[in-house]
Amino acid sequence: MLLRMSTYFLRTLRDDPADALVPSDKLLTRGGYVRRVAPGVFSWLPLGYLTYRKIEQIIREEMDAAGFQEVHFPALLPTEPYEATNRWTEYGPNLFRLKDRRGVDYLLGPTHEEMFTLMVKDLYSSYKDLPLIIYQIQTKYRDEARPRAGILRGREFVMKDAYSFDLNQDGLDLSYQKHRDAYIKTFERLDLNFVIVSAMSGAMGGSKSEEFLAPCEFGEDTYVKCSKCDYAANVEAVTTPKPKDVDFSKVPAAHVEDTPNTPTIETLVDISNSRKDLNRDDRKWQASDTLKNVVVMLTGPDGKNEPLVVGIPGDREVDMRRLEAALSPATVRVFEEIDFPKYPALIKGYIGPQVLGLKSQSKIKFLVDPRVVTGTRWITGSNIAGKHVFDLVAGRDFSADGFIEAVEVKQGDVCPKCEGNLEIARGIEIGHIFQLGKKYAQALELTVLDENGKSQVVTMGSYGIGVSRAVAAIIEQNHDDKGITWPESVAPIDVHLVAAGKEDEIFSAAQEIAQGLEQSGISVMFDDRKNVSPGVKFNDAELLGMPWIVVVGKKLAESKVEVKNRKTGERQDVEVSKIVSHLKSLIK
RNA sequence: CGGGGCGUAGCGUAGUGGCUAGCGCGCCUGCUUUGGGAGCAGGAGAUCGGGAGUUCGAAUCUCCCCGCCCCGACCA
Repeated sequence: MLLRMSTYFLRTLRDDPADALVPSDKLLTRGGYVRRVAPGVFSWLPLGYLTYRKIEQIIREEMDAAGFQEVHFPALLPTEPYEATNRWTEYGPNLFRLKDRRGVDYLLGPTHEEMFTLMVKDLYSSYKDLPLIIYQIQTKYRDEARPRAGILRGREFVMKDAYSFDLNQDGLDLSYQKHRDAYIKTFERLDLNFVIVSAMSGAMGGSKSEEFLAPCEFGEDTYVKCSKCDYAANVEAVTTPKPKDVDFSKVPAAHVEDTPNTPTIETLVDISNSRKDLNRDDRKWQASDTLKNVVVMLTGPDGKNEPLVVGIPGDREVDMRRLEAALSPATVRVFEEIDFPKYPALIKGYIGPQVLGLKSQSKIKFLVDPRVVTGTRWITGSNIAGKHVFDLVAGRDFSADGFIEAVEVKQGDVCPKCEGNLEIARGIEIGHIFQLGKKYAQALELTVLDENGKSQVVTMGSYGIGVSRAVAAIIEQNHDDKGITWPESVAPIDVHLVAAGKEDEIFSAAQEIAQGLEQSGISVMFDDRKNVSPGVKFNDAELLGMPWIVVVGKKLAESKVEVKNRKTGERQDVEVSKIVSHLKSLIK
């Protein structure tokens, strides 16, 4: 392929667009790869589309190599399948909905579990047909509340989604593993740094789920990594190791005390340590000795509201994402002022565990952080305004309805697998693999006859790669202050050839080199613009980011051209007669 | 949906009540220039996001609407 910049439909921008924040968005726009047309909706320009297709093709090749079969579903879908799985309702405002001329509802597919399931149901009915893995590369639509970061999070985006169909869990495990292996190969070929983290299966249901995250400060997912072992997990899926029960035989009986002017945990701890009668004999009170009882309102899938109190150590905050993930499919909202009168047991600011729990009179569900084990000793609300209770012991003075992971994960927290400490980092979700189980097959009655002639519900997995997102993720990991630095494996073009100078000899020599490269299968972006100064051409070459920049200029007098590695900046002069074979050896 | 910021030419911006809305990049014409975003001269391009109001006078003040960006909520 030989592209000529003099006629290529491309315009680079000197300045960063004012609205762009993340490097990939800035560089894709400045480099003339994409244009934003609406919030979270983008057009690909020729160079951008070339890049996009290159990446899509790598993904496709790896899927095909793994033995998966490509299909293609429409993006415009009828509602019935989504009503059958209740997602027409569950998806809420995130679903793009539209009506046809007769007023019949349609939707733009946010994901295609239903369609794949129905397709298999249509064609297959025997266990002998399984296992089956099919995939597509399709545009998805999600009406995100807040699209951001350019094509990293769009409302229209391209996803490779695959689905596996097996007779039983063993088969599913195998299909899952096949995807895991294929994804590792794919992301390695895309030259992406990535980590595989445990994830919550969330609303998708099912048992096992892992995410492939590309570490990046602008990533939306927060994950932890153990400093000692191989444990890695999305923060939503981090489990807190439960400490051993504590001996409480020497803890005095619980006592209620006046604690005026203690609006914060800090002031409460201060008073507890400054008043001699409240001191503990072994050490000072700390924020982590207070039990903070946070109320939230849950809305179940059936639409019913129900309060929930979560008891957590006072030195921690509730992480709403983790809480919601733990409670899924129920949704969580903050407990508001107007909710309190309906639950007189809850005294704002002084909620204590004594009145909580499904077995208590209030019947308000009470879950605690795993650190609140039997024998732990707390300062907490007394359910009377202005008073707190001291030396309240878990298992002696109160008991919860269970444990919940609701607290924010902190740098240095203990690893659940070993004794190491957790490190926190951010990443871009570039892939996600799920064991769905039977949720969709059951809802849509996808069954096959087993060898005994008995009807069995098929078990499924679903597996996604963000194709358009991968383009941006690669740039996030491969750029410098001058522009993109494409890895060779994904670069849209191999060589950026600059004719630097005005002399005809330079242009004709460059022209010859361009054709020579093209003939040996090396793709070229040839900057053949006349009346454009060399500085502009060099800057454009660096902005666009092709792995090799070849400059035909003043060294042509010595029959030499300059070859520059975009990423490392290394330069080398090469004889004109050898340039094609030289690049051939570099690029192979 | 809550909080914050912003909307002036293709892009980046100046302009806080007063004359014809200014500048840089880009674009067009001509001449010069060609190894790190060239110079000179001439030119095109803006209903100042929209509407209503206040005022002798509004890009500028007020109200409503629309849109964008950021944080949070939300996110198979």
